Amino acid sequence: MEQQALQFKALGDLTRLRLAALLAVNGETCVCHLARALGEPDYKISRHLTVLRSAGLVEARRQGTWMHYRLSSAQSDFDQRLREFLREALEGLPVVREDLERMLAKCCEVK
Amino acid sequence: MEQQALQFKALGDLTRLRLAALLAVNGETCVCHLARALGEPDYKISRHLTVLRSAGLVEARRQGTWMHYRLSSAQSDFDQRLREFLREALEGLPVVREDLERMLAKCCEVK
DNA sequence: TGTATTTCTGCGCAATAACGCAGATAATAT
DNA sequence: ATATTATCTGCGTTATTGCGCAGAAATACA
Repeated sequence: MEQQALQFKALGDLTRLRLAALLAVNGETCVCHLARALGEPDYKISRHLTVLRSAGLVEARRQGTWMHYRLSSAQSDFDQRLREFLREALEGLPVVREDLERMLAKCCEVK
Repeated sequence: MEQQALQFKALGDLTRLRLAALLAVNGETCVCHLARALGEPDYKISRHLTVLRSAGLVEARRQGTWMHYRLSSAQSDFDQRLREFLREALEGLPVVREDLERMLAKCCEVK
């Protein structure tokens, strides 16, 4: 049960909860998009993603210079339920919708 | 969304998660039974229950010298889903079953 | 090689959290 | 009033956490 407490703890920070929500709703996303969505510096996002990864909630894939993060696949009944809960309970929250909008806007922006 | 992060944070501690699980599965329970179930001193249980209460997860009712705690009623869609998740995802965990057994055993013990 | 981009990390600081002990508070009964 | 049981709280200590800054890795490409 220590593992489950760790996962709750990892989600018990606003920045990390927003990140988890974005990944749950949007699927695999790279660090720079997450950073722009939240309006936070990349090193902060990176650190928080490390915490989520240590808790077994997300996993990463490198593609060139980019790191793409996604919710990791469920390893247990608890994991499965948690992922469903994250998607269903968080996608309607205003903050999440705003983060998502900000991310998509930046995505289609000409540099 | 700060509120939701607070709730995750409150559950992100093994002692508090065990308490929440007991309350989710067993319903209203007094502090001394919770303390015996977890094998922890009452002041520790009391402090952790205060944290759960600040996060809006539990509420208390006094009956004589006893304080009975229970999961508080859901105030939002998020709350509703969280309570379902707690009950369904935690009741099968070995630690929770052991805590529950220890609590029931003590309950029927002659002093 | 050198340069640009993305992502990560070492460090120090400030704030927070968990703990145990001892004592306080609340309700009940004698 | 005193005693008893249940619960909570103030305090000091130690451990953990989150942050920003600066710079380090890793990758791509001229």
